[in-house]
Amino acid sequence: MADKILFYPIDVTYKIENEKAVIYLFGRTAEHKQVCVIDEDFKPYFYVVPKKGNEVEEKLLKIKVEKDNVISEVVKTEKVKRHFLGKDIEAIKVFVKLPRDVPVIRDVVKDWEILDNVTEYDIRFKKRYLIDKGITPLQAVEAKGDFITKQLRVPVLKADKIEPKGEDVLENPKILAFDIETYNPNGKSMDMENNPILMVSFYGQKFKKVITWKHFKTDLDYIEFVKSEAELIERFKEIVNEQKPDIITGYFSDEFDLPYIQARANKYKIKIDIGLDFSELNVKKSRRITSDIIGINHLDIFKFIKRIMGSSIDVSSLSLNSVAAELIGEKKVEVDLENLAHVWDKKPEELEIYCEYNLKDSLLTYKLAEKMLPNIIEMVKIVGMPIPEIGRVGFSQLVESYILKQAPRFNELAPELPHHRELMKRNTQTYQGAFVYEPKPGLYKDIMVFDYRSLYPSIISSHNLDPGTLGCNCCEGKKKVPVEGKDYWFCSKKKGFLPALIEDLITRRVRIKEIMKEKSSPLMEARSLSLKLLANSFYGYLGFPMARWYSFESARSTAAYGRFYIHKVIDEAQKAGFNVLYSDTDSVFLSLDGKTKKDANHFQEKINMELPGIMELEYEGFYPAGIFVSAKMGKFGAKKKYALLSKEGNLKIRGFETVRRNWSPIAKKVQENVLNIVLKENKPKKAMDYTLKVIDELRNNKIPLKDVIIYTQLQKEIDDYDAIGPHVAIAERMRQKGMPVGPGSRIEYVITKHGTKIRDKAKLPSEVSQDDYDPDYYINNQVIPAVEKIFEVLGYKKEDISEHKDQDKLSKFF
DNA sequence: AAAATTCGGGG
DNA sequence: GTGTACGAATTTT
Repeated sequence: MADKILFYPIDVTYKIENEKAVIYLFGRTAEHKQVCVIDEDFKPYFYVVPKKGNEVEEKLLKIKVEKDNVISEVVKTEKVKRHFLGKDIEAIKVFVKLPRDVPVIRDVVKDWEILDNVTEYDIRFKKRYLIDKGITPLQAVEAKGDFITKQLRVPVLKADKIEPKGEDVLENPKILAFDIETYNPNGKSMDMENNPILMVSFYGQKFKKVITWKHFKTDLDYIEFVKSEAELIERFKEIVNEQKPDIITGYFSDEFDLPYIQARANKYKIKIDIGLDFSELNVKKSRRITSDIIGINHLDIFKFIKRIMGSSIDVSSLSLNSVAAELIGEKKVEVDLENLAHVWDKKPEELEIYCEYNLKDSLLTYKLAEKMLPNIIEMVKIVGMPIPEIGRVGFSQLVESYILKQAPRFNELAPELPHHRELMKRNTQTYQGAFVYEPKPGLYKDIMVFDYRSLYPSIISSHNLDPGTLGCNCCEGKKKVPVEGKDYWFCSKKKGFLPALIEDLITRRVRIKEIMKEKSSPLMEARSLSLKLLANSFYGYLGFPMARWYSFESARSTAAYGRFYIHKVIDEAQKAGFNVLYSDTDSVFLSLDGKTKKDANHFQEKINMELPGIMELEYEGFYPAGIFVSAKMGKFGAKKKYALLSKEGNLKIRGFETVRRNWSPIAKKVQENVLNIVLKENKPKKAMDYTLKVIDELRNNKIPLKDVIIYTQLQKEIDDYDAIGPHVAIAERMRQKGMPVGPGSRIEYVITKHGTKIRDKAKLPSEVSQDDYDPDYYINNQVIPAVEKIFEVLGYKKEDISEHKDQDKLSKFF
């Protein structure tokens, strides 16, 4: 008797069993029980496109490659009709036995003269399965088959039939947040090899716990004591196994918590075998680290927020503290973390507060994941990527995943990923980008801002820009793209594949916006945001060298049309008598100059009447005052650097860099204080006085040495550096002195008066005394750069800060 | 201007 | 592993 279940897949993987590729779909049933559905009937394949008139199937079937006693061969071929970059073609599906045979066979045929193209050999097997079966992670799937016995942590159904079932999404996935605290006497620099994990916390819907291995008196019942770090790690595993989360989440856990746990477990030869198939936590180190668990979605909520939400939330830093404050209105427990190592060693009776801190971090992480869940789910639904990937990949890959998912619906064949040669070629291709109107530096009143709604997506859609519509025969000589010196045209008869997809995104979003006018919800907001982000990423995708559907001409033409349309607004605004202050890509800043808001709105309406298709110029806002600042060296206005004062009295500041950690504490401190005085108290003079006071103290070497120490982290072996920066020179000196230095070491140095190059002026803090540091360097290269942009906004010049040593001369500026 | 390097998040 | 992947800012040359 076969069983039938409805379930929601969470994680997909495959294994080779008995010389067969077996797909594993881990998920929850409609009854919220964990399950794994396996499918043994999916065959790997790729496509070849024969040149016209060539019969290639027989030849393909003869291929046999033997390597290391493994034989790869073609199992089956199948003629199919497909679209490919605007053409109707006949392709051949080439089936092989195992996924690993695909690249082997592809290697054999890649240079065959009788083929026009070989493609889709580079789509990962998991992805191939999801695309072909029409399965979207988290969305309902019906499977028929029999439950069988298998060595897994969950029941297994071997499917005979498997198909998506409606738009339904997994309700209430079980989220478990966790966080570790580590022994860390050296502040920011971390040493997984030598410093143990001191505590780990969990937070779930009805679950909270902190585990630590040093005993102290406490009444907090969620604290659990174990005897050693090794036991703590064992408990970590047990708890994950008991809790059975669908999603395990942490803040930067991809690159910190999970790799740390793994590194410490290695020390004790403990296997983190928490996968639902008993496989180990998989920490992969490439440029960025990823940590995955089979059957459980590991969600690094920091990465998701940074990538996907980054542009739509307004925080100065993406630390857990500020993000949580902004999104859920809660902050971390306030505690001196620098002191944890000391307390751990010397005053364990004071550890309780650190446990509370540890738990709160998990709680905040949990709440963030919960809050972001609609956004995460919507993105998963649209692009068809599983949760862990969503936050890790760039927008280009989100776009590509979406395109690949949609391809079967349009019967489109995917182009191959570019290889080395092609990639090099693409990397050299450049074209003129967006238009930026350089502002005249200064203070302005009554500013109206307009911008094009989704300028690039609407251009791609309205002008049908696509690699497959480029240079068609039917439209030759008709409508040309405004690219100087080039003869580009795109088909105006047949809708391109990518424009069709963009249009889909746009119309879906318009529909949602309509519904939202009646009644909004976090889900609607999330859906709308995902659709918008994706549509907005298409332009970047077209010009992204790694893209399958890369199209230099389409990207270039998009930018060209963009310039055309923004120039139209600028020109007409000037003709109508407005003063155009600034413009960047898709927005225009006008000062009213005696005209009224009504005039401006009228102007906007006139523009909109003349625009084609779905293009629209929108009203962004009105600002009573605003300042555009000058570029670094002065005479021209800087691009993308301005500050606006909103009607509500908030400052909207764009383009001012925030101070990074390799600045001296004094520079950070001054910038922070100046920002506070200026933004919160609105007292420029006070800020200036304060800055001048600090500069004066610097000049007289009165600022304590600890405030002029600069910290930089060494990224690689000292000898591997080509460019010797100050920190490299210092690292070298430390090595000569017999101090331990290597990648990851925190290098501290002070810039002194002696020497010419910065690297010669750098000295170890222990080698210098109060009078040695170089006031000029700290004034001109640290403090002034940290605040000059801010003061420029307020109407000061750099010279106002640096050249007037006594404060009397400054009074004239007020 | 181009090439090299670092930071961010995490303690 | 169905050859893979950060992105922006900053400093040095």
